[in-house]
Amino acid sequence: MDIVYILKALADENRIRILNLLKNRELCVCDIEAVLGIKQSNTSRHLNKLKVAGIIVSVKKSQWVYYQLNDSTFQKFPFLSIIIGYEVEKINVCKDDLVLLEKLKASDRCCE
Amino acid sequence: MDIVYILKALADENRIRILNLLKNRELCVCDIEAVLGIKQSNTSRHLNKLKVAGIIVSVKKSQWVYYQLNDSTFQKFPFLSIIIGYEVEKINVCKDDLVLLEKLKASDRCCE
DNA sequence: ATATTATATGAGTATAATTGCATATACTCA
DNA sequence: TGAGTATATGCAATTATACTCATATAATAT
Repeated sequence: MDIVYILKALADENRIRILNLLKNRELCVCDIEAVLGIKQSNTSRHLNKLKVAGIIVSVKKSQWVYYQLNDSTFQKFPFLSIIIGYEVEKINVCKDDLVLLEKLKASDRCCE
Repeated sequence: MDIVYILKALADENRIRILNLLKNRELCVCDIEAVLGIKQSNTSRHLNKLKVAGIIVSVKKSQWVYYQLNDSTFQKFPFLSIIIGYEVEKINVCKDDLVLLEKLKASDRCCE
């Protein structure tokens, strides 16, 4: 059951927060690490779990690895769009994360 | 995050199979146990996890406890209906389970 | 070349989830 | 009342997950 792996990947607060951040843009590991306030290695492992489940994909650009939502999986499983496009908007932490991400990106402190 | 508890409850093959069986009817523990081929105590615990997450409710009728989907939770989280009403139809085990359940119910071997 | 930055991963630990067995509780029926 | 059935739960074993620290790898910049 593919869907069980997808659900397992979704069933974690940090990973929901990550998918919320990736909703409309691609981000590198250090962006996500900074917003969530978790360790780099932990961030990398969460991203890997989402990637193995097929929910996100990664592209390496010079020293950074950019992660983004995997469109084809979102098309194959419409419930994903409902969770990431609608449910997360109800969650306070996720709203705060988006504000924090804007600040971070504006400040140019991360990546560059 | 309520949604994480719901997703954790969904992220298990046996529990997806259970929700598939409950889609259009209420069932008692022994019905589910028989179709899934798992132990009674295990069945009871899976049902409890779904119940604690608010996905199903239970009603006691004489010696049986009947479980059914919790309509209000399905209304609150529309993605649940997509998973249980549409995604499970693609899963072979789930299709087989429905056939098995019909046979079981026709044979009157389970419960009374 | 060397130092720096970004990312991934091995190893160890802590915590949580799943399962089975045995047993407790509750209800039914003779 | 006593036997049988349905369900829940305490306990123990096993397995899976999440997390941290330290280190490896790869790219960049000086």
